[in-house]
Amino acid sequence: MEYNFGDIEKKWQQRWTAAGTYKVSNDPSRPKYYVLDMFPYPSGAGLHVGHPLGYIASDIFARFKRLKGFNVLHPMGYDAFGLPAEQYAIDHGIHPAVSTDANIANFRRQLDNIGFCFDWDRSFRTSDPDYYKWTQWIFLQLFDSWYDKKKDKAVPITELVGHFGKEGNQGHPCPGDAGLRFTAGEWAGYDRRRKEEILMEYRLAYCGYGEVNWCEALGTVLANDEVVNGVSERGGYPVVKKKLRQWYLRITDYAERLLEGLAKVDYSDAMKEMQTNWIGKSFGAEVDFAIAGQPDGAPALRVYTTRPDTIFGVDFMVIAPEHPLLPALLSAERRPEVEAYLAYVGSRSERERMAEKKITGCFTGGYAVHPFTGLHIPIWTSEYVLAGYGTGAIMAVPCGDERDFKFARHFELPITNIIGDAFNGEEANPTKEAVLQNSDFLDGLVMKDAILIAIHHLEEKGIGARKVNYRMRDAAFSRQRYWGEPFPIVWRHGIAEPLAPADLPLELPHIEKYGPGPEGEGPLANIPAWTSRHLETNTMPGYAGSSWYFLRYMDPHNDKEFCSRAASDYWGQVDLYIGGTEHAVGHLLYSRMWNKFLFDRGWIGHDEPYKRLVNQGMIQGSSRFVYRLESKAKSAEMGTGRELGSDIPIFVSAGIAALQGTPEFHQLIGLGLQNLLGSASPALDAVVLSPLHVDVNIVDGVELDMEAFRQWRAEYANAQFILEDGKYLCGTEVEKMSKRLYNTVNPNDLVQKYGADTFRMYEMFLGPVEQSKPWDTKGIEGVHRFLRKLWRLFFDETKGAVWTNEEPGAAEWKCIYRTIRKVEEATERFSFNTGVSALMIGVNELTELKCHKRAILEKLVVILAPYAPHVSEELFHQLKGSTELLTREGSPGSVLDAPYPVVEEKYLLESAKTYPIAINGKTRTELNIALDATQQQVEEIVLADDIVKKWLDGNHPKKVIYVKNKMINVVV
RNA sequence: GCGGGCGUGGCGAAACUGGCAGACGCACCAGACUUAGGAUCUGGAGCCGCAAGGCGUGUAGGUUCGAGUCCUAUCGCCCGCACCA
Repeated sequence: MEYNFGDIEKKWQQRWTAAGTYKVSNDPSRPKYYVLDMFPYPSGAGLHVGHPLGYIASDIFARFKRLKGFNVLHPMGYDAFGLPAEQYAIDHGIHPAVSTDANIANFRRQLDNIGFCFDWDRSFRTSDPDYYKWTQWIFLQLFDSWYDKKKDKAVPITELVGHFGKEGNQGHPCPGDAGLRFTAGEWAGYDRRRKEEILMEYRLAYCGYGEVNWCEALGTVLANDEVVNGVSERGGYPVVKKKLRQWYLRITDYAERLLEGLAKVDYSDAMKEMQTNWIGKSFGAEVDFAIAGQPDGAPALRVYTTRPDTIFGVDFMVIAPEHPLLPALLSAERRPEVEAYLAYVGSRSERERMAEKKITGCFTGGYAVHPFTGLHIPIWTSEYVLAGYGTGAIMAVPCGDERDFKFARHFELPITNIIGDAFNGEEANPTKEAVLQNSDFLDGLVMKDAILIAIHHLEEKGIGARKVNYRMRDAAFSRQRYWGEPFPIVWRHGIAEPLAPADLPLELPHIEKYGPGPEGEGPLANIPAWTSRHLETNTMPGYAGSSWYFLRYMDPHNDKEFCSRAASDYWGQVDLYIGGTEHAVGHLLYSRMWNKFLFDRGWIGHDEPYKRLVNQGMIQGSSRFVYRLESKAKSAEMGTGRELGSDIPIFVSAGIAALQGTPEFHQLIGLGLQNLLGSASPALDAVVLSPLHVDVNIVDGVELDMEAFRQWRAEYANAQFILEDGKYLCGTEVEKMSKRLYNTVNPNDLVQKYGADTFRMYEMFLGPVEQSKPWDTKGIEGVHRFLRKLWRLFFDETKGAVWTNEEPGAAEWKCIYRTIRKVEEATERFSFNTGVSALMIGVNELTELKCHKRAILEKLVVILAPYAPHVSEELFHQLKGSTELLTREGSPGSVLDAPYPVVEEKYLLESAKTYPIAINGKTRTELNIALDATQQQVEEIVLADDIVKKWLDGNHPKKVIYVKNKMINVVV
């Protein structure tokens, strides 16, 4: 009987589905384990071998945990709302719902091929009204909440209204407008509209005017993490800053907890670092500088600095071009120049600013008064100071800050040295270790010690205070787009009114046109039925639905709640979350915030959503190149050159191509052309090679299948080749895997040829899951051979089943237990490549022992199950004498319900062994010692030996080291 | 510039807490069965050397009886952030 993977895999996939093998129930009597993959955005591109990597890893782990007796939740769904589907709709006139359906169907078909153990009954897509009903509901709760700094958690907005009625906003400074102060009496006097405006400044989901990232090409606002290097992450279009009315999530209120929470979770250092940087916490002080010539009580210029110790080194001030105080500073004669500068700044895109990094700026004509020296300090404006960070104004200390120094140099401003020899006049020195000079009461102090003293003086004078700053901004939460969750908000007389929960879901209406509304709003503004109800016309961003989906899987069919507390208390945190690093500062931060919010309000019982996060590496493409021979003249005039004196395309093997420019090259080419074209070889110095990507699927390793190549493209039908050793070898390069580069490999093709089990094991065998590595199809044969070798332990081609009921011998027990030990440990620590290797070694050894004993094979099949689920299920049932998969109550059920084999230690012990005894690493003698001897016993035996005694010469050894069953070392 | 990670055969990689470096697999070589082999099976192999032997984990030091593993310096590669005051 042959290993017929095609039949086996099809059979078991059908039976698993029919029997509901992977259905999971919320059963509090059993220990739980939650394994989650970052759910995919169903794009139309189809899978390549890189996509399933994380799913295979999580599948192995989920199966392993189930074998270990856990009730394992392992769901899958779709992140179906978002920009690309809508762009596709605009370009092709296909409704996003339709293309999304098709993409999901295709995606599912590809996944099913590989044999995953997802519980599809719990699946959903974020664009289902049954799902986004709850996304809208959570939004309403965010809208209905504010962050109480005193309680350090989110609470209902009604509590805030209560405070206002009793004590105004005393003790609850407004996060949206730090200067806002009012008493209980004033509050009572405000009209409804004013009250709502104020409350809006406190809400966790709020609507306000703000500087946003506007992408003209996409016609929408983008969040900071969706903008990369000044262009949109999606599509690479230019992004400009624009003031717009937008919805935001007040994620900055959670900055500190998002930071602290990292200590409680198991993420990689790199991931924690990325999130920490994004949050960007810094310690410093805010300092008020009075403005010269202004009356008392006029607003001061407030700056933020992390280095208040350098306050005596301030030579000038710089404010952002957008700074609100700027107009008040302008002197009449400076006004034209400053306005010209502001116009210049306005004309520059974000991208230009980043690319050029030019030093620009303009003196405003105003002066600030130094709080300690009373000196007048010129106030400049420059685009290097960002309006959005700190106070939008800085005190410039050129001797200590690189940018300030360059600015001073460029505009020939004087530089005060407060650090003596530590400043060389050529570049700024940002040290904190230097001793301060020229600094009045700070003279003689080391800078880092002076920081707190300086703050103390500022506080005493009432012109400064310690201040913690975060770089993270509130998250823009609305999009002028169609394909997203509608906001459950009605606008009445400028007041945002939430819909009642009973009115949810607010369904997305069907539309035919995706153009923007009359005033640049989203497409919903074009629908009379929508606007007549005064519904918000923006929709939510792609990350809304993905910010809480891990909770919905716990209770996916609940139509009363987003997830019952009983369900979320049972499943708790995601024990293992697998996905790419690209979500480090987007999805992962947003979902952590939503989870914390739901926790604060008591709807769930855990603060952090993911206990452990593993980032799978990217599988890169290994591209192949052919080198086309062209004449120089042609290639110059046509961009890519064409024929070389005839219309036969000629390709040069990589080894020869590499010699380009050498005499051998000319010789070999000349020879090659002679063979191909007869005597008509052109002038060789007019020859040039252009490398072209060739489809990796018609290359075996690096050797080109020339026949397939001729059929690949009509233009290559009569291609000729200049070979080396009778072969055409291709050049290689590791690049991103992409259809455009012809280096994609389709998992379906490999599953077809080798089976899903081989494919899965090979993906794991490639290397650590976390590591990025280029794909190489060649090696898959080795894994396939392993599975066939395994099969032969059970079946013979002619004789059929070959297992026996004989009792295994010690060697066989030892072999299987050693294998179990290694596979179990490797799987547990997520090292699936070594797990596969351990299985291979085990099968090699059992083959060598000619072991066909049922007792051994039964255990082997179980430890194989996470890695090669189909073949292990088949062999498990063959051994049990059943070819039907019964329900879990019946016997034998699935191999996953078998107990994971327990290692019997006694078989791993050897009797006595002869050890080399070394003195200080040099072998002197050998002794026979029982393997289970204790350290104490070993020492006694070794020290009693005559040769050892002689060498020790009466000295007592420092220690006797018993090295891992290998040698014994006496250190003197 | 700042931060994180990584350097081991021709290649992908093992070596978990310092203890026989290179397991396992690919590619390669030899043999067997074959009309045939780009099928299958068996065996070989880090490098230099006929051999005995020597050299080997980017490079240079250090700690240790013992270092791929720990420490210091240095070179190289990858990733993230980047006018954040």
